[in-house]
Amino acid sequence: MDSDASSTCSRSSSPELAVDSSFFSNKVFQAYCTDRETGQPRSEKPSQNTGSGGKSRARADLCKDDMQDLRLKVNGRERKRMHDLNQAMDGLREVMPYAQGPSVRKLSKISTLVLARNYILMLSSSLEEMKKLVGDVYGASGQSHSARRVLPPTSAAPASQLQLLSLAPSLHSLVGSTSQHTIMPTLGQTPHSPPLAGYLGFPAPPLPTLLKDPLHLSSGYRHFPGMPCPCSLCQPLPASTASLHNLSMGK
DNA sequence: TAGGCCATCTGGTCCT
DNA sequence: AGGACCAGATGGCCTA
Repeated sequence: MDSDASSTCSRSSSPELAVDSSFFSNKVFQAYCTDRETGQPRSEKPSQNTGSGGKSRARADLCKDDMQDLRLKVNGRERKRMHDLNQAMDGLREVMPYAQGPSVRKLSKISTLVLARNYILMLSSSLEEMKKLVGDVYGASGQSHSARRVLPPTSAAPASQLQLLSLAPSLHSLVGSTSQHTIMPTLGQTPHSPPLAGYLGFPAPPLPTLLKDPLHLSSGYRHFPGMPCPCSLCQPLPASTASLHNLSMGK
């Protein structure tokens, strides 16, 4: 699916749930029916059932039509389950800091999961650093009873926002600001790009390393300025985010 | 053409 | 007993 070139999902990950003719034309199903007709085992793999009166035995008592109906029901449920899983995966992709759009290849499932994991780790790390910085700010201004003396208001923005803006450079340096991927939020975003950290008032953190992990992900991703890419060309790991790499998935 | 990714079917297992 | 979950098998589509 993600390998589609003409579109992001010429083969939808969540096709319409329907037991249509495609199922009945399916070779597996045809083989299934054939085997039922001949009474031969459909697979070389012997049944693990010990004949202790389980479902298999009950199914053996069913007539062919009942068996077929049951199989259709089970297949439909499994299909729906997988579609729900794919929907959840799509929902995860939507919130990931990765270029999205009709001309961008969809992240594979494994890439989505790896990216999500590392993204969470990066956010957690950023949050911790932010807490430290906030603590430092309030700690330094403790004698003056107000952070406003440290951060004189220069606009109508709330004090909290001003403090956030003042912390932005530090936060940004935490995640690395020298990457070629760094760009002002209004410059490099595609119409379908998800919001990055631009809403915080500082350049979006480079996130190409979010997918840095022992897995070798396939290349062929489209490159967008300012957008992270899981391909091998976009894997330089800023020293400030090296800790994330150290937390990579252990397999 | 090989490899990656995916959807689907299927049987087994576990849970309610 | 029925449904959810899981993993293996299979085949299709796409890209390098």
